[in-house]
Amino acid sequence: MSAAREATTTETLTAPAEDYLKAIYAIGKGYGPAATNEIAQRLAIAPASVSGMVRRLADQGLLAYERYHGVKLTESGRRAALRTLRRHRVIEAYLSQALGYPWDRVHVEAERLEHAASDELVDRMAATIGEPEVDPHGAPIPTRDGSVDETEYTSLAQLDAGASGVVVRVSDEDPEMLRYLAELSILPGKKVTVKSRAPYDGPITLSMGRQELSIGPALAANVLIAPLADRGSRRG
Amino acid sequence: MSAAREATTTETLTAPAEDYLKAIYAIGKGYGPAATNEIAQRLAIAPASVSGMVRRLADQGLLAYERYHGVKLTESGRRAALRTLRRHRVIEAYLSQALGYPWDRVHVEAERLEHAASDELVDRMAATIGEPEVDPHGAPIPTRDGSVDETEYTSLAQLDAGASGVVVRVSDEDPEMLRYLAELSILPGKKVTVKSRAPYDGPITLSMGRQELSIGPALAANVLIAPLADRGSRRG
DNA sequence: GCTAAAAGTTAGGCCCTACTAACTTATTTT
DNA sequence: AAAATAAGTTAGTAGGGCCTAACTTTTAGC
Repeated sequence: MSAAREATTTETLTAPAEDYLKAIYAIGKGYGPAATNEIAQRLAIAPASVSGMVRRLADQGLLAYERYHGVKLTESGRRAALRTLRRHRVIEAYLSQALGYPWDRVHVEAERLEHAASDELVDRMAATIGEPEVDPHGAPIPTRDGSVDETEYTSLAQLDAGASGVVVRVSDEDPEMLRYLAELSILPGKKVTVKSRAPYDGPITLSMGRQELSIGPALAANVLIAPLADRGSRRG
Repeated sequence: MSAAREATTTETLTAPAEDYLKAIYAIGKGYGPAATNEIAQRLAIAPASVSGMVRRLADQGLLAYERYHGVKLTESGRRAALRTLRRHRVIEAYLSQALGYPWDRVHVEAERLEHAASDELVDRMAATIGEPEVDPHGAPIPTRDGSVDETEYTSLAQLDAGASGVVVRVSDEDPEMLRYLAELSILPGKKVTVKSRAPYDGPITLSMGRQELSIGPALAANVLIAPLADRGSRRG
């Protein structure tokens, strides 16, 4: 008896549990497996701590877990992760649009609020700012019923010289990076063209409108692009 | 050595700790002592649990605690309580004014958000709705620097027949009661006159504008009044 | 295929916050 | 003032969530 019971709909998750699910979702892009070490690193905790928590989450039917072989979200775990992700991103969008919250700090604030805000509040926030489809960094907002745009975009670091595209998303966790990107005006919606790429991880030169600038590959890797099919293409 | 150290400014309180401080503040009206049993009842936990927590809070310099003789807030505990109270009430006001959140549910939502929202967010909320001085139930909002209006008002249950006053505040925790008060239109700002009081805890008949209604003493006790000096007076 | 390194796990602590049961102190009643 | 009651405390337990240290399993290199 006592196979892992399926999580009941009203099962309330703790804040750390929600964080684990989010991390696992992010690592596996919704479906793939996540390694213990990766989860630990993402949550900045010791790998040993992950083992215990992962077991508890598996007992709740949120994870499929095989000792020594990482975890995957179950359907119910995926739903829970998307619920948290929706909260997070709606809150980010709301803070930014309704309260003028600076875009490099919405992430941290949302990180705490996502565990406290009710679905009703989140829905009201979303309604108030016109049901946004992406958060301030361009990340897609899951819908109430748990579907998300799972398009995978190319990073700026992977574009060949000559290629053009529109910035769709930037990574949201590093405030300093966000301030720098804003300074350079590399923001979701902006059109960029790769002018040249220096070899050996050298700088990437971009043109944006009449402006020309060059950035390092580490930064470029954090900028996702929807390619415009004019010349350049993706690169392995 | 090791007398209770004063709480450092940046000491981060857990959510339960903030709840204890709020409860103790409410019981002692900021300064008075609070009994273990009262704290326990207010937080809906066992009295035995309070002893342990109260000791920890005292160790942090937030409470003055003498075994078997209840607790009082220290100055630093009072500041912490007021900080949480400010968050709570600003959030309530914001939810109500900016998001059209129903007034019988703002309390519950704020109860969770108050532990997660940053000071910056709370200040932005307050600024956005014009620095309100009271929450939707009429409770005064502490200022950033920790001062509050501590006026004590008379409850409607204590007014004699003939007395008039303005509703300044209603108790905020019982959603059903709030819905009923709204239905009767007994809301902060409304003028009321006590027409008559039936003896033996009987109903109290009020007139409000051209409307006349009668309520029980339990409800009346939850409505605070700023008396208008025309005829009636307070009553023991 | 064996060994070394990497990845993951259990064991044993610790803190927080709650619980029940049993005991102590304070207060009230007679 | 003694006895009864109320209020408050300690003792022992539990679960969540984290840690370090030590051990096991898997993987990768030779």
